[in-house]
Amino acid sequence: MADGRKWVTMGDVAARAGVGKITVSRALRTPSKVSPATLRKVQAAVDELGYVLDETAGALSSQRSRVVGALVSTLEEPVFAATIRGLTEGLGAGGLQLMLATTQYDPETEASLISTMLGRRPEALVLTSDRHTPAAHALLERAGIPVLELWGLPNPPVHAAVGFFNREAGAAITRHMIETGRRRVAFLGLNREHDTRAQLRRQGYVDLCGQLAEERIVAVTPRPGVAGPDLGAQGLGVILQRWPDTEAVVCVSDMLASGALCEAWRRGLDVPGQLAISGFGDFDMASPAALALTTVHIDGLAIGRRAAELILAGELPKGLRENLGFTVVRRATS
Amino acid sequence: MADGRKWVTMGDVAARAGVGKITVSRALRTPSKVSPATLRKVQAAVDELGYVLDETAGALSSQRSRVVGALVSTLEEPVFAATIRGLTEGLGAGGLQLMLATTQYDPETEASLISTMLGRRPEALVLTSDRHTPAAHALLERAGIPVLELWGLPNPPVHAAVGFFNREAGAAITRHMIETGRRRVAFLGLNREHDTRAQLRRQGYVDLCGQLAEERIVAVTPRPGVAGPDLGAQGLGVILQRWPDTEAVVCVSDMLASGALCEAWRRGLDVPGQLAISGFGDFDMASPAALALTTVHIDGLAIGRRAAELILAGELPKGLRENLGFTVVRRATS
DNA sequence: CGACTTCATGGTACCGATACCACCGGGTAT
DNA sequence: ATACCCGGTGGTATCGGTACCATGAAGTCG
Repeated sequence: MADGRKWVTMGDVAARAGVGKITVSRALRTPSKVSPATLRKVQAAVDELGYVLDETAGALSSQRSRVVGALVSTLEEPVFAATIRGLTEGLGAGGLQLMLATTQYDPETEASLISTMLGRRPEALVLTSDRHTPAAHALLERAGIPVLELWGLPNPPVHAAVGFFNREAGAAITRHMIETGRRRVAFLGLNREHDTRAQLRRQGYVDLCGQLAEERIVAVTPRPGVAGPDLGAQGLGVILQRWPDTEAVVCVSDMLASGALCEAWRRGLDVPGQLAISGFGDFDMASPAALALTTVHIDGLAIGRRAAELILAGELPKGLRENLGFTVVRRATS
Repeated sequence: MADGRKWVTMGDVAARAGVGKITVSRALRTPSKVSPATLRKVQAAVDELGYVLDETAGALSSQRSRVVGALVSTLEEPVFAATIRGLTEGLGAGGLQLMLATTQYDPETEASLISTMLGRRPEALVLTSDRHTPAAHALLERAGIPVLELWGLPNPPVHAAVGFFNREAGAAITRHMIETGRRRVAFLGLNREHDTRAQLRRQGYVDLCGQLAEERIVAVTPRPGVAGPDLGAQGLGVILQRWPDTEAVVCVSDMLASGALCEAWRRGLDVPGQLAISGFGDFDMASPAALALTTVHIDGLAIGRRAAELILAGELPKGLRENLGFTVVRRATS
């Protein structure tokens, strides 16, 4: 505080309530171990003094920080928002707090953040990327805490993973285009060096290229951090210029697909008659009420919840890979 | 760690490097106070052992947590994403880490999170809401740390605020509709009880109703947490049913506006000839490359950066309200 | 009725870092 | 030469809780 006042301590509360500080600790952490009368006294003292338990001290002495670290690639695109909510809610129920940071899809940033996170001695770490620097890898190994990689199923995972197969998903949405009669199918990807998930989805497309007229891949380069709809519009332009007879565009993300879709409209193309477009992620704007975008639905909330469950259960088996799958959702653009 | 291993401590590093632990502390925190030779020895030991400084212990003994708490209303709508990035980057440069949590627009949740946050003894607190429970208010007052409210300019703020006048913004976008010749202007709002910002924007609309044919307000009710485009579509339906001759719809958020816009297209309405639509926030999808939505642009990044600056400067003057303004952006929907 | 258990509570050591002060050696000022 | 300063280093106390063990009172059982 500005004027030299200090935080109230447990000792102050104990004195006020006329009990030992250990009793205050118990009253706040395990109320069942304290008699109702004492509990009332302590509660009163806590309220009067506006005391808030100091977790930094608690963490030190109990060697349990009650914190779980989470490193997500981005918050700007709300891909991971539902997952974060699932994690927060799940962990909160178990008395754990989520500490969040963003890596901007950069392994160096991730490495430095892992180190920062470990400084808070978290009880587990959650990552939404699967490409780590060797240094980061070493830190994770040595930390000896559960590490969960989400939204993908790397083989092998650093420790354990909850997600789905991006390659399968990329193949599935491409197959959907083929099954609905398209043969000249293009893929609109992203030059984001370390986004291995996106690369796997592209690989899924490539896997099916044998059934296509031709391999048609265009990748746009995002400005640091954000891959917005403008890139989708731009990418569609490139595709149509290079292959004017394209019948379908599989986009690596909903954001790109939205941009491409709007651009197609602007050009007066008939979607889906003339050109089909698909996205990935099933974000809000893809809903039938908005763009009605054909896309791959990922249950981000479930991923977050399951991750929280696994962390709370303790004893996370090394090498575990839990596949929560995905769903191809056909809407108005295919 | 699973097999009983413990975290490496500063003592281990000191022993390894053949120095006292205080020297290790200095080598890591203030390298300039240690001789180059010693520094190298310590660095080597740190690397060999994979040591990461324990901030929980550091926080306790130095009484400085190097953490700033941030409570945002939502992550699902990426409104605050840029602000968070600005905060993270700005604070990071000053050696502070952001601890993030979401309130879901609920003051009770906020109150409980404030308490949780204070448990980590943050050096400052950032809030994106300005409606707090009395208990939360008392906690904030007593905490004696800087408290910054963002995205609004409450009068008086709990401590200080960085943002803009939502009421002015609501009035400005309504005025834009009037200036472009519309008189039968409706407002599409949100029944989100504690979202005072949204209510102020609506108030801005009401302020100008004298110049309008009629006050036309419809509010839709979000499912917990998320106000998606489906609500916008639904809301437009209600408006057009009640007042079929409506010429413009001012929406309280981009998300609603997007839904309304898509619904208008589906109904075959000419936008903006027959019906103008505006949003609020200028999110990605509002860009010219995507929906080209007329909206109010808020520089969330600047808000975050400025907040970080103020926190790092220390000595945050009580009652400060910094107005970073907004911009009405006319695009293709008005 | 005595031994044993359970419950509520307190004392003391300790978690892993940093603050504070002390110390040492060598250079500079007087 | 003595006094003083200063960069580099270490010892010890301390931050605010919790673990662990001990204590005393009340209840249980044969």
